[in-house]
Amino acid sequence: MLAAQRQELLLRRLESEGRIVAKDIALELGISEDSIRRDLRELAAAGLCQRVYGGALPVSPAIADLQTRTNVQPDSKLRVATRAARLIPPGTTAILDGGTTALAVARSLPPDLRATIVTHSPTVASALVDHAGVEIHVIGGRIFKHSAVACGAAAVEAAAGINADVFLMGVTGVHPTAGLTTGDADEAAMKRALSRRAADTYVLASAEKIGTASRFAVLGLADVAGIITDVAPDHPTLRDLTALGINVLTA
Amino acid sequence: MLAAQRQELLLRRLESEGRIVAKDIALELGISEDSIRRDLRELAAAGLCQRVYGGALPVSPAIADLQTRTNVQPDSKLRVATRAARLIPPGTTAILDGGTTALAVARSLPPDLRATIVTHSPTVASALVDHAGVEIHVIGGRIFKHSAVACGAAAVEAAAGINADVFLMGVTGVHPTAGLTTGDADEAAMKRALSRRAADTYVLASAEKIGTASRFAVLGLADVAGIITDVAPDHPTLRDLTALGINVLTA
DNA sequence: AAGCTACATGCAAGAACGTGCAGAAACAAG
DNA sequence: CTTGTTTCTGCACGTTCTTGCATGTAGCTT
Repeated sequence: MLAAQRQELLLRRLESEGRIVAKDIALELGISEDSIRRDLRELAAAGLCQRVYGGALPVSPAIADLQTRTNVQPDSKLRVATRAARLIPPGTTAILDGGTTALAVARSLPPDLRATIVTHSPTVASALVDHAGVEIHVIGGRIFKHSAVACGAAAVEAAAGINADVFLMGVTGVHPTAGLTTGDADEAAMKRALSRRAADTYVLASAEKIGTASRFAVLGLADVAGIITDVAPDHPTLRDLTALGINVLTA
Repeated sequence: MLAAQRQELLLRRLESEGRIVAKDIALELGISEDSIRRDLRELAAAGLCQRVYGGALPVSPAIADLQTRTNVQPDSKLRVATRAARLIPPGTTAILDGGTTALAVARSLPPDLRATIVTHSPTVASALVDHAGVEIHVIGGRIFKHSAVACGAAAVEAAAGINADVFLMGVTGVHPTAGLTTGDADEAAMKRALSRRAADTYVLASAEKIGTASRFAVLGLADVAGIITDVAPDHPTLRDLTALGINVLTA
């Protein structure tokens, strides 16, 4: 078995079972625990898993179910959301992604804002119903349970009719080399489709996303107009990003 | 079981049940109380739970309270919803309308139901995200603020692709001569469009709707398979309806 | 006040860990 | 084909971490 192949297997196993026990996998594959540990260490360094005593878990907050995620670092998300809301001045047509950070953005919008918000997240849409001046447009389709957004062919098709000024995109990982990543292939495709429909795409990257990577690439770092985060500007990953010429907006 | 995973479980349990009894959890997981206590101590140190004698509580007791409060519905709507939920047995493809009664139906569905629910209401869609076995399909379009559902040409077009067993329709008025009515023309058209896509249409008619009429006609009484209500069978309007041969399901 | 339960701490056994090292395998150069 | 280099893998060793138990203390209940 090739090493790369083995790491691939580990990632898939991590996704399907939600955890990896080093001892069990070693036994199952007939190789030493040391190799497994080395692999896990590498994957963790690349931000693709979280190393814990005894094995590994998925990159912490990204895989956990929606409800627990809602409570993860609310402050960080709120700061990012507040900054992001400034990218939607009156009169804007904005596409809002799904996910907890995007939801926080919706809630951060001024109650009297007059704008058009397009979203494929029912949750975001219902959060905006109170905003009398906001025209809401929902992209329909089959709801992908993991992050509660419409994905798939119908949704991509519906998105094709949209033209927006800005797309505020959520991801689960922002990594200097891996770029922007998320946990599902369909979701990644949907984000790309939405990105094409907006003049500018900004990434919502609360603290726990920085320096991590997930399974599926969404876009390269160069493909977005900017990354909104609240980590300190001297964070090593952030330094790498600015060194690459990426526009980083700090909350 | 990995230690990190165990702490995760404790947090989730804390959220869902509102408390943790160290002894019980230890027994349930088959590990010593000491480990549980150690975990709780750590979580408390990280500010993720509140340590109390015998176990732990969520940091803010508001979380558990809020959830129960949100689920409290006026009795009438709840009774209608419970009866309506029985029209969605496992395997059904059902269209769920928007509005508070339809939302109550969504919440009344068994958590383990396996079915396909189509809706043009983001609120209903997000209420169903927790139901792992339910495939959700959202009809997109411009959101009509009054009742927070997708209406208009795009929504009607999207609805055309749907074929369902049953449509649970909300209205604002059920009247023996005026028929089924609602407060907005676009909404009425949307309801008609959805009704055409289902084999049977049932009306959700909580007590305050019976005997009233609104501005725009949706359908005639004869066009629906039945009306679900919780008013007493000897209510005068209900008597008129049954006299007309309308199928009335009493909750 | 008495009895019981939960608690924190210390301790020891075992598990998992990282590191250094050596052999094996893959690869490139001669 | 041979030789040297690099990479990968498994083993050994000392270290660190976790866990259950024992002990003495603190807190709740009656």
